[in-house]
Amino acid sequence: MTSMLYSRYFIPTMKETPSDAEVVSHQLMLRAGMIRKLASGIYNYLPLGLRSIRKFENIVREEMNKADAIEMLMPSVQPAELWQESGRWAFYGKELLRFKDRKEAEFCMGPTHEEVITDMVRREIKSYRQMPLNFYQVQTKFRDEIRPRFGLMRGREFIMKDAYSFDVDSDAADLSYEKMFNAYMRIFERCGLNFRAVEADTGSIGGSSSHEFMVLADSGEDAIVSCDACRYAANIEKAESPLFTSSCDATHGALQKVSTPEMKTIVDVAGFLKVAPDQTIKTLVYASDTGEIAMALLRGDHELNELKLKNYLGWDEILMASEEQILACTGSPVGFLGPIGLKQDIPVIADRVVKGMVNVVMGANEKDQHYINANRGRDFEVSGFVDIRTVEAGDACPRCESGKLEMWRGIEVGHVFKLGTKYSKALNATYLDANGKEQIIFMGCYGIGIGRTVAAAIEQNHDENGIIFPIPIAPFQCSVVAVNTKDAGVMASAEEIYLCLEKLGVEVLFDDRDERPGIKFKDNDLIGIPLRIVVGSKGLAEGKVELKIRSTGEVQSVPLGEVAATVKQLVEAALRND
RNA sequence: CGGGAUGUAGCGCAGCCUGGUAGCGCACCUGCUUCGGGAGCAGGGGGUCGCAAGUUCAAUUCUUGUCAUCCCGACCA
Repeated sequence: MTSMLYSRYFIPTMKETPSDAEVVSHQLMLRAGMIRKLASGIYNYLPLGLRSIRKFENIVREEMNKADAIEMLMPSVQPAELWQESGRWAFYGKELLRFKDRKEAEFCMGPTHEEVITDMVRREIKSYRQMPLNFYQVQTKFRDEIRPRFGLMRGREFIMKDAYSFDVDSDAADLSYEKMFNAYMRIFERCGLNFRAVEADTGSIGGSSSHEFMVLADSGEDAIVSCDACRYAANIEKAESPLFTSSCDATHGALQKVSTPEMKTIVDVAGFLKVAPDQTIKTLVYASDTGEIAMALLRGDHELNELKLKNYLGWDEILMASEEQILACTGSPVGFLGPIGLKQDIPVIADRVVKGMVNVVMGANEKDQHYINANRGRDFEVSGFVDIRTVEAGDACPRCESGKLEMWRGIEVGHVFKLGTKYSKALNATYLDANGKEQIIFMGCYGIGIGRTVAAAIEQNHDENGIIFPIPIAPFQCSVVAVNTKDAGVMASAEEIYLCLEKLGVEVLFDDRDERPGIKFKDNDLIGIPLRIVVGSKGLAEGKVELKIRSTGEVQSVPLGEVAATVKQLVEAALRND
């Protein structure tokens, strides 16, 4: 079933864009008849969409198998007990869809499978001799996302490849991690995607370190930076800020309070006092969900990275403090905050850059008042210097001497984590080492969003006429368009080419529909078939057909008898991209 | 969950302000013509106007409620 007659297939294309689809990949997947929405974040995969998804899955399977991962399949319905044991039943929140069976026993739809796989492994793995092990599956996940959006990009039900590695110790686990990392690199390279592997925050999955695989696209939900000189790349949530060296030889001026009526922003204050914004300190107050308060200090022209601050403080949630909270700890309205003369003893976290600043301008904790010539040590103290700044394009690379950071938007299509013993400890997954001593297993977990990757590929490869599929994940590699189905010669030649391609193992869609040529061309462009052979009576008179390459628009006239071989070569060249 | 918006035929939309029982384009069906970039003419089918109350002689239109969907934020493959 690699090839297909268009007239007998099912590709419900749409001429107009549905109004509720915002991003290009969503619009095009709907228009190309790949998906249809059943409910918010829940989609039918129509035949064409499923073909692309299966193609990508198979690439993933091949690379997983090559990396010694073993395929299995776990259920999507999971018992509450396991989640209670790992502690996530309480922590996962509303994203975990829970329900009861007829006996009132509690279950959930699996959003991920650490619990289930670890449970299996702890029952079956007893000896160091059985490791390393890596299990993977391609399976439907359910996460009751707060806001599903963008079609397959952020669905509630979605197909994911997840893999879990089990090793005897941290070093062995690092090797497993590296193997998966390299497999992921190959997977996305094989698909012809423009992507970056970036250092990332581990988020709710936990563990010690992780990398995200980001397909570069303007519509991406994540911001990432990469060095133009070395290999450093990171999610902006995680990206380290380079250390700024400041000259500290300036003599300390006298601290002075000055009136700054209605000057609430750094720009206002700096302009009013005629100083550069980098001579000011920005003061922000944050609160945790449990009511803890902390103050953050940054150079005036810098932006805070909330995640860095949150991780440093160890809070579960971080929120801008309310006006009441701010008034209580500083005695001042927003706009004039500073670390001098606080009403409450709260931690004051300063960005590392603040350390070298002297004679700065900062809020005086009094309406319409700022200080000038404020100096740390003499006028105020901080509880710690921490990197809490959001990096910017053009920043120096934190890893190499010469590089500058470039900024991109990315779609997260894969994520690899070193989990350590987080789950194995909670679920008591242990083995006996060579000395007969019980040890805790080290784990890693590795995910790829299957549907999301297909969507990301479309996001990155399209034009005004529709999708331009990379050959490895195209639903069909080639199409044969018979210009006029009433012309027996045209139909006979087209069919001959179709059968020949099929015999050569090319996945071909034969557009044999009794439609006007314009409709066929538009449909073929829309659904993104990479190669198109057009059989028309004019060309046929000279024994030639037209071969068009979707991505470049290049058109060549090829002798009837040679076109199948030519296509076969093009397809093979594209698939050999490993 | 907070903020914003929208629900009228498969898709895209108009009508609603100023109540009188629904219309346009595309798609679909029939016929003829057409046939290398979403054809033309003629005829035709299809709608509980998201749902429920209320006001009214009368509600797609006004009021209230409710549900659904989409967009902006926190979460994530």
